[in-house]
Amino acid sequence: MIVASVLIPLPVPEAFDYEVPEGLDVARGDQVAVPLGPRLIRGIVTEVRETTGSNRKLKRVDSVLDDPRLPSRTVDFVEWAARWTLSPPGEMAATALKGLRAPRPRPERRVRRFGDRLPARPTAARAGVLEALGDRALAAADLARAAGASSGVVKGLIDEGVLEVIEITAEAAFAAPDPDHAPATLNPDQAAAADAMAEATSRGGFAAFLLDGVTGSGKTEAYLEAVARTLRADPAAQILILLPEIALTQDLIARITARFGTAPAEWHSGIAPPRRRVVWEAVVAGRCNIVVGARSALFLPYPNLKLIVVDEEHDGSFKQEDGLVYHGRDLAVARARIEGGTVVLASATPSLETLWNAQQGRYRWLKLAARHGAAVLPDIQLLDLRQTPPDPQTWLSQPLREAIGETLLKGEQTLLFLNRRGYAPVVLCRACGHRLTSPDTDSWLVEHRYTGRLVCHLTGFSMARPKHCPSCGAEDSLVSVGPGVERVEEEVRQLFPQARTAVFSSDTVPDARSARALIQTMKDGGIDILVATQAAAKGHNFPNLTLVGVVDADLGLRGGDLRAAERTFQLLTQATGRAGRAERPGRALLQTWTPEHPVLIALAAADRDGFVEAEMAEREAAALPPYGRLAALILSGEDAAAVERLAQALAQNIPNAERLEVYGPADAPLGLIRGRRRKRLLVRADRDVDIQAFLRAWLSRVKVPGSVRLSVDVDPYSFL
DNA sequence: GCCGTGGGAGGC
DNA sequence: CCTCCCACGGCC
Repeated sequence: MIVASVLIPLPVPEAFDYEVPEGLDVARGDQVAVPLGPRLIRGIVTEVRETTGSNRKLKRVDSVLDDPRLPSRTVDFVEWAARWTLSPPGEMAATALKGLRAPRPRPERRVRRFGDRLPARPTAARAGVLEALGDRALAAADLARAAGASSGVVKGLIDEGVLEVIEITAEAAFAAPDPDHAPATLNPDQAAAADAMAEATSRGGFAAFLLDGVTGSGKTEAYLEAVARTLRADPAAQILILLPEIALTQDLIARITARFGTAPAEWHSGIAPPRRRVVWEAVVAGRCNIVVGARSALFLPYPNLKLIVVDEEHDGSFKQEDGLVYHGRDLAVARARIEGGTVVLASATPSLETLWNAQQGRYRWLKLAARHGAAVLPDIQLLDLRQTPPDPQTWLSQPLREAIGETLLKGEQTLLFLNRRGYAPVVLCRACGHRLTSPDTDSWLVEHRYTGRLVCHLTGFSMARPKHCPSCGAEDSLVSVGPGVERVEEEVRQLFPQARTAVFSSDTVPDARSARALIQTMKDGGIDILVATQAAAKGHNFPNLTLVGVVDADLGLRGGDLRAAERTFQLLTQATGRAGRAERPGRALLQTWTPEHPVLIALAAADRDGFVEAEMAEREAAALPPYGRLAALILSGEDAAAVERLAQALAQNIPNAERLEVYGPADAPLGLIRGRRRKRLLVRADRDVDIQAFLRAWLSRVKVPGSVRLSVDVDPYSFL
């Protein structure tokens, strides 16, 4: 009997076995319809084997679906990713099929000349239409517009058989990129880096690189050159470029289009489903060479993936927290290993994990030291707020205000950086001291003046600002405490009423299109002072920006989570790196109450090595990543007693393990979200401990009731 | 994800 | 004593 193992898009821990009926041709990667209970369901075949029988009565595979077979290595990757993250493999497999669900887009209709037929009644309008068309094929509406005629004229020509309607299928839309279209001139560092990367892709086999260079050192040109050489050596090669945020994709797509003469495929949550289907089918058929996307693009079924670039690899957005929990950068390295391909991690401020791998020699370390063009790193100064505190209820100190004024006078731009959305992070009652919180959630309500509402950033709950304190009933007693970007902008407008100001945060810039528009306005000089959250800290080049003010450089250093110092260093380096990228030198002013903090001292000295050395020593002393590994179990549920029981059961059933400790259970830092009680257990292990095997053994010892959700986070980033 | 089952509570 | 509802676990 022939048996097929089939992954099913359900939270079950393993593939299900089915008998393959006589005469049905089934192979690994095939998409099949299989019976599950009373219905038929789509599955992916992982294995086909000959057996003498089974101790279980197997159902039979219904049919092989008329959808493309997944490449075997894509199935390898899905299975590996499921084991690594302790996720149900069928759910991982389902992410590799996203894009197949949608209907195919309707083919685009265009008109063109039908042979050399001429109109029976040649009017001026008709002649104009034929003239405008030439021998091209255009959409009827575009043609009418181009000819300045009404669409009726075009229709008349179609009816008469002078023009014919043809259908352009979307499959034709992926033109082959031309590696020689518009090569960039590289400096010696870039050329050496491109050589090393291209040599690895053409030799084949797994290779990993850290492409390490300050903002503006030309990382993108270097890796695009490696892409070009990879394509020259193998025109069928596929290349994936991962970005942390979809707001960054347009810029890169424009550069790739300019470099290779054709646009790459784009893949992220903002792409309409019919388009996704087109991209998915082009990728699996090998008709699409370059994909630019967010982390989910890792799960596309590439048959010939030669190179993966993870740009801004340090960025926390690569970690997916909801649904399947995985880190896009780590999975990119794994995918490259499985594909026998090359992975390039690019950053101006690499993560400590990646730096450690480079120091150990696991990744080859490509350094781009020389800065492209005349730009220089900004001059960074700490402003000690103990010496020059801002006035009460204001947030900009005298030296920062003066610097903004000077920058305005010179006709140059300022970026004020504060990683806090809204107007004020806390609202409290002057009469009774009550702080307004979100219902059933341990989170302060944030005041937003633009919308006039109090908003919970965790659950999305919002309410109008009440007139009476909800706790003591006092009238008009609520005060806004602390600054958000809206409040800083208000202060800036009072100080510089003539300046053009704008706020860049996820509230004012809700989607990629408005982000592009605001960034373009900034680039064009239409904004003098931009007040921004971290949304603007990444990857944009503002040529006339010469001053970056960090309103609260201490913000990320509080709260004691593992990566707080690292994140602050990265964020501030990225933010200050915005200043002075073109000919004009920039400067950065950081307001702080703790100018003696090692992170800020290293930052002011632009001393990345000093920071890394200090932080690595701390991590090593505590045996924390990258010197050890972490995993978190988060239990949550509305039934607090059930959550507590499961937490106790877990605590009492910890398997014996060497060089591994379990901490907790403790209330998670946000112990209550939307009425769900949350508990956390944290596992720390030495690097060589198989933490996944430990977790599997542990979880098999307890029964998780349906009322409690248990989520496993291997290598956690957020400690909320 | 969906469906069947089984236990508990409440109705007659 | 019966029925309805919801929670849980199996589905190959």
